[in-house]
Parts: sequence; C-alpha cells; structure tokens
Amino acid sequence: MTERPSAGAAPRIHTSIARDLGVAIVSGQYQPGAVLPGEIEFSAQLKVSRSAYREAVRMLAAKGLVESRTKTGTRVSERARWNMLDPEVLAWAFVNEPPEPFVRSLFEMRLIVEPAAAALAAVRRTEPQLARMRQALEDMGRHGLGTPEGRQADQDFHSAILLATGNEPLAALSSTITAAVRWTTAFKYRKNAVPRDPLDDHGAVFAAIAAGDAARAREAMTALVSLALEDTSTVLGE
Amino acid sequence: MTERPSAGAAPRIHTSIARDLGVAIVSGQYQPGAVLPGEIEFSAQLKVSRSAYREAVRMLAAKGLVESRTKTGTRVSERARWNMLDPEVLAWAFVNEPPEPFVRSLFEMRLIVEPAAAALAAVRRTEPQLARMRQALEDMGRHGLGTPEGRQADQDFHSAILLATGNEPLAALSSTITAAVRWTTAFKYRKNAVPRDPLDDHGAVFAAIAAGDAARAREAMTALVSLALEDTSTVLGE
DNA sequence: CGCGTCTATTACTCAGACAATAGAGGTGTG
DNA sequence: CACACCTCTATTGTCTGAGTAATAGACGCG
Repeated sequence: MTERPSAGAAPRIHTSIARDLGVAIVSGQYQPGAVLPGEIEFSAQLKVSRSAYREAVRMLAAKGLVESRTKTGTRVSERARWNMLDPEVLAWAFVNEPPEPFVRSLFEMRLIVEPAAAALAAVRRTEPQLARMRQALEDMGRHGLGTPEGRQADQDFHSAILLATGNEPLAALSSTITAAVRWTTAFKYRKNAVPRDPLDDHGAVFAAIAAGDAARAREAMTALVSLALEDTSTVLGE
Repeated sequence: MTERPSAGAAPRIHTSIARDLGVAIVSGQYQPGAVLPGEIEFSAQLKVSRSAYREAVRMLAAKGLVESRTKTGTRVSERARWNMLDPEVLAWAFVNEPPEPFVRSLFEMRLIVEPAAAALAAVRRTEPQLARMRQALEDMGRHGLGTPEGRQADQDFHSAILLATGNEPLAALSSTITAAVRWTTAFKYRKNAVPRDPLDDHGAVFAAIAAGDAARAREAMTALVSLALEDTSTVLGE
C-alpha cells in the first residue's frame, strides 16, 4: 500500500479503550447479554473521562459488539450481531488465542472466496495489478515468510488478487482475509512450526492469472489455501 | 429474529448525524480525500453539540469511512478502506440509487458465497434450522414478496441458510447479504417491475438442503441467484 | 538548498450540568 | 384480589466551555 498501516498515528485514548474492551468482549470476558457497568462508574474505573469512554462505546456499537439504551445500560450484543468481518474485530479476536473452530471457519471462508476471486482476477486483471502481484511474489521470495516484509508481501499478493476482481464488496473482504492470513501465519511461526515454503503455490496461482486461465487459477488457489490449512492444522494439534 | 429491527429505538442524535454523513459520503457527496469542516464549525452548522458530532464521526471511523488526525482534520478515506460489508454502510449505499455496477457486484458476490453456503448447510443443518427455513418459505408463500412480511421471510430464508453453515464469518455475511436482498427487492418493486414468483426457486433450494444433497443445493442456489440477477438486470435497463 | 525550530491550527480530553427515557414500584379502582 | 395507571428514580443522551497535545507548514539558520 501507499502508507504504513501502524505508523504516524498518535495513541488516542478512545481508540485504546475500544481496543481493550473489544478484546475483552471477543475473548469472552464479557458474555453476550452481559451489561457493562454504568458510564460514570466504568469511565472512572478506567481513569478516563466520560466522553472518551462514550466514544469508545460508540465505536464498539458501530461494529455490532454492544448496544446501548437509556436506563437499560450498555450490553454486549449476541454473537450473531458481531461484525466478524471487520478487520479490527478480527484482529481483536487474534490477540488472545482464538478457538480452533474459528480459525478453521476462516479457512473455510477463504476456500470459498479466494478461488472464485482468483478465477475472476484471471479474466479481469489489468497490467498494473499484475505487476503488483509479481512484485509481491518477488518480495516473498527475497525475504521469506519468517520476516515481517515477507509476510507483508504475502498479504499484498492475496490483496492484489481480490482487488483485481474489480468487485468492490469482494475487495472489502481483502482486509478481512489479509488479516486472517496475517494472524494465522504469525500463529504458525510463533509455534515454531516452520511449514513448507509456499512460494511455489503462490507462483502457480500467479502464472494462471497472468495467462488469463480462470479454471487453472481457481484450482491453484484452492490448492494453496488447502495446503495452508493443512500446515495450520498440524500446529493446532490434529 | 426475536426482536423487531426498527422498533423501540429512540432516535439518537449522534446516530442520525452518522447516518446523514454516511449517506453523503457513500453517495459521493464528499469525495475520498476531501476534508470535512472543523469540528466546531461543522457541529454548529449541523446544530448539534460537539460531543454528538464527535460520536458520529467515531462511528464513521469505525466503519472505515473517515480518518481523523490532529492538524489535518477529518477526511474521507479512500474507497478501498470502506467497510462495504457493514450492513449499515450497505444500507446507506442504497438510500440513493446506487450505481449499476455496484448492484451487479453484489450479485456476483452472492453467486460466490450463497451456493457454497447452501452446500455446507445441506450437510450441517440442524433440525431447528431446517424448521426455520421451512417457516420462512411458508411465510413467503402466504404473504408474497409484495408485502413487507414476505420480504422479511425472504431475508430470513437466506439468513437461515448462512446460519446453518455453522461458520461464524460466513454467518456474518448474513446481515450483508440480507441487506442486499432487501434493497434490490425493494428496488425492483419500486420500479413496478413485478418479477416471476421466485417461490419455486426457493423451494428447490430448501428441498435439496432438507435432503442433505450438497451438490443439488449448490446448483439450486446458483439458479436462484442467477434468476434474481436477471430480474434485476431488466430493471436496471439492459 | 537542506535541515532543525516555531507556531498556529486541529483534534483530543476533561469536567459538570441538565434533559429524556424507561423500568420499578407504588396507588387507586373495579 | 386483579389490573391499569401513575410517579419516581436511575441511566444514557445531550450540551457547554475550557484546557491539552500533536503536527503540518512556515520560518530561519547554517
């Protein structure tokens, strides 16, 4: 991308409060249906002003995690209302170790979306988009997935494909899927389970997209995600 | 669902401000990169307090529509950062007539996600989930898509299938897809283009899921969405 | 012409008050 | 005793006004 994601942003209190509360909620520390302490009490407890606390709650409400009503208070929404596709919510889910079925669900979603996206991208990709995939692939090879640069390149590769579908809602899944890629990859390396080098898999996808071969792109991407799931499964202890 | 969606909620100022601004942004009234007027000026212009205005901005920021930084001000984010899968953002996009390629993209996404979801649901659905689909189907038949009740039943049907995949991230797409269903259906009827009765298509999907036949469920759902796209296409003037 | 410094602008944070709402519990009436 | 209605209170919502912190851009210096 054109700018670094986590640089230059000063730490704002309402943001960090939202993050802390969000993590607590998605990790089950506050169960759905539970009501948070009142604004005055809770904001005092957190040592912040009521305004800052309220802004944090508004952010969580915008992501579907909580609902506020007068007199009733602010309560954690039922899980079905959570916006799990929101990149931030997904990131919060990976702060603590997420439950194994959840990780599996993410791969299942990737297995549905990414092969189809690769097929579309094979037909619609523009030259600059292709160049971006090539660049990402090259960076992956140079740095390896052990380095932050390499992982960034991995995410860029997947993101570029979704972007190349020319489908805005699909592209919106890009941030979700790259987040999933990021956390699962980091997860694997945290466990010191060094997997196969996935460079060949990525290369096959790229070749198919470059050739404009939709069917082959779909197959190659299916293989890629399946193998990534296998790698992760061994780490999850199956 | 267990509760009415739009009932019992008192109109809160920050919510309506967020809605108005959100609509203005997604409809292109504020271009990406444009900076909004300063907090003090803009809140005065909107005749609300700074707190209410700020809470509205926090909500928009949580959905990726704007970014605030000191000195720079609050500016509209680039479209790629927008969380188009957020149900509210999607709803805002349909307040004004959305561009035709966007509607088409939504159907393209549904064509990717829903058949796969139907296939999963055919294998994993529980008896209560099946009952909910049956109920929704029945309601659709009784009320017809011309009535709000019938449309609600249509959404419930699609929602129930996504829920029955047992995949939480996929289920999160439920609110997005039902929103898409809702607006495109309303759109068709607004144009007085009364389409075929889609009840048979839905019935075929249900039968396949009830029978546990994943392949047939996938095909039936593909047919359903394709036909819905055709109906919408004629309205869009092709 | 490059680079550090200064300043003005902007969002951010805080504090305290009042309004509006909804639930609880009491009250009156049949 | 049952039930509808009313009041009362706790909680979020809204407003005002002030002060703080960060930073983009101007400015001056080497």
